[in-house]
Amino acid sequence: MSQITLTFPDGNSKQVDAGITPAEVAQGIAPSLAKKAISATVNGAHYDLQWPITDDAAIAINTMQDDAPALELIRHDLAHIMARAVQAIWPDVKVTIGPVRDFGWFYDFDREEPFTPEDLGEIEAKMKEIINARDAVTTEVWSRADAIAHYEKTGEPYKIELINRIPEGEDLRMYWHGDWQDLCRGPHLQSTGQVPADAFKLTHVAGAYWLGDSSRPMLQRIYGVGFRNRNDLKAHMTMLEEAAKRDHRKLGREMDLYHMQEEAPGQVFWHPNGWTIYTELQDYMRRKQRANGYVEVNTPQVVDRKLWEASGHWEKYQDHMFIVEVDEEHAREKAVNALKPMNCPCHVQIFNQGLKSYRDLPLRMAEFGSCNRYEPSGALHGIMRVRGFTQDDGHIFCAEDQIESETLRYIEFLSGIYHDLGFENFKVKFSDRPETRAGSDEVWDKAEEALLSATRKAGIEPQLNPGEGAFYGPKLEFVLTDAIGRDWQCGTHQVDFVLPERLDATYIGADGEKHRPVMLHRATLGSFERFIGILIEEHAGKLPIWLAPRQVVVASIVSDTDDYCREVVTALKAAGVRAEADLRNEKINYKVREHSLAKVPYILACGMKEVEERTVSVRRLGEKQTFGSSLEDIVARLGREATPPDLRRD
RNA sequence: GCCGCACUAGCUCAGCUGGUAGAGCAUCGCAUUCGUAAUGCGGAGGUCAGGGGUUCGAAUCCCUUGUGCGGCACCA
Repeated sequence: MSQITLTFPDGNSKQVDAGITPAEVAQGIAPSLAKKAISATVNGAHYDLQWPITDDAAIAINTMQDDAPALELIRHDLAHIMARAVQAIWPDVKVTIGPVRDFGWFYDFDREEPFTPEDLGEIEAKMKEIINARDAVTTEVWSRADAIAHYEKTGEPYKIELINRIPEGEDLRMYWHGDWQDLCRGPHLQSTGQVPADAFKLTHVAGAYWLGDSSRPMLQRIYGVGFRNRNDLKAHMTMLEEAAKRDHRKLGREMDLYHMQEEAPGQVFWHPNGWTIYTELQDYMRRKQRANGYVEVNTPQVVDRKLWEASGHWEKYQDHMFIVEVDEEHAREKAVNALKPMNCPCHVQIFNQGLKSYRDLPLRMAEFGSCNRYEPSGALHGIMRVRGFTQDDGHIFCAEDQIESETLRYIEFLSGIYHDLGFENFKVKFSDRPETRAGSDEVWDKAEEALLSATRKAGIEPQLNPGEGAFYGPKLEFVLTDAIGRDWQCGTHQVDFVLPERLDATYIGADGEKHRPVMLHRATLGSFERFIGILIEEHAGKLPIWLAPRQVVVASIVSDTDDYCREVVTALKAAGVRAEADLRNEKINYKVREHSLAKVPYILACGMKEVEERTVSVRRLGEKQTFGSSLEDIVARLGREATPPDLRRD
């Protein structure tokens, strides 16, 4: 038998027979290690202890002390154990796939009856039984024919479909957890007994399409979370509870920002408090855009279908548009219009007015464009995914050789804004050409290269989102995360070669000939609705003072201070601060509690002492300690703090 | 749109196997003038999401519509 060389993490190496398994390697080092071992890392790949090693390799034996492999294996084995438990209780249930995900795993089943919360309890109990039985986990490579024959016999059509999708020539691996078997690429633990029996929980059931395809059957997906020990599980549950407190839907009600109601699903009724945030953000964006060389425009809400047909949206998105038909009795002719779902076709109309020169490019056109999209009912989510929204939209009309510099300029613009708004960490995803697309490969090459190069020049290495670009060009997505870790695309920057063509936009080049401009679609906040939702969750409602709808409450302690409180409010307002007096006949404790819960950044309490000294007692949100300040100082200080970041002088 | 679950006072929630609706907070009134997260007492407030059915009787059981929630699919 041939020999191979294994190199260990400490740098030592050893000659062994080819085909040795990590389990045997561990046994050779120490029987105690072999017992504790859960898997191996072989040349950087995660290896099952039972897989043979055939060539020279760097090897490390993993134990439960190694975070990443331990969690992956625990969750993966839990997925199998759960599927085994389900089939033990309901033998007719068909199994499909069950990958590791986030803090746990899920497994999709095909079963007539829905799983109930009680079922989850029963499954959990069965899983604990399986874990406590400490069954060995074993594996073998099977032939395709044997695997298909096996699943035909046991009646698992989904598994057969999976096998048929695995590329010819790739090994099919079968795993046994005791007497239950599943097709799986592994790796797995040595025994079900290595899974902590008290550190997992089945969290919820949900529908999911087979293979993620909405034309295929809807399966039942059970989600679970799993950890190395009970404390980690508890910490995770606590984290979820904390996150729920940051939910913008809960805070939106508590802070009286907005409401929604049945008659206008997916549309926001902004209350004075919420609208203050909105307009403050909009004013800020308007100043930033103006300073960055944009011209602002405004375009119609209701536009004839002819324009949408020309732009191509009618064909592709008609079902997602609000259609408005005007009756003949009220109009000269029957007209079919749509509420605009986006602003770009209208912006091209403005571009097309008059003859444009290459000297006009790049032309940066911005609009706070109100759009309506008939989003599928199941997609609606608070104010983050709505049917009526306003984008901080913009289109840059430029020449092809300006794409890169305009992209870089935009990324820097966006980064500055995200920084001002408290988002230091955001993901940048780069979506390249999809399978069905418009334009030549040569043009796509150039556009993708320009976006990537600009992103890297901005010091960002984007995550690749293969094939997810729009049909008309590649895009960059700027992604923020909500309270419970769900990603939301906010900013976007897309190259478009198609729309200028379809709507016949041209400019006269230096050569005196007509040329097609390229359009860059870009939005920084995305929509005000979604961005405000994210902002609330990011700050847990404690917005930066310049965005806080109610910035200061001046609270009287006794009614003899009322006049003084009014004077303080007047002084603050004159300094540009949103201040109000709370002169109600309530105890200061009551007022502090109420305004703290309402997330007001500053409470200024005034008793007779403050009146006599012309001071205030300052309490900042989230701090127990108060401090005294002269009236003059606090007005100057709060006036400064409440200034939007782009207007600050210090 | 699809699967599942939910909908009771402005808010948060009780209401067992069907017997005719309840609490706390908020609101309103009265008293209280008080030093940094809830002062006391009293009053008012509900077609139990809408519609239909079963039943002597429905918040409770069934059907249906709507909205919301958790996923999936979608996101120009």
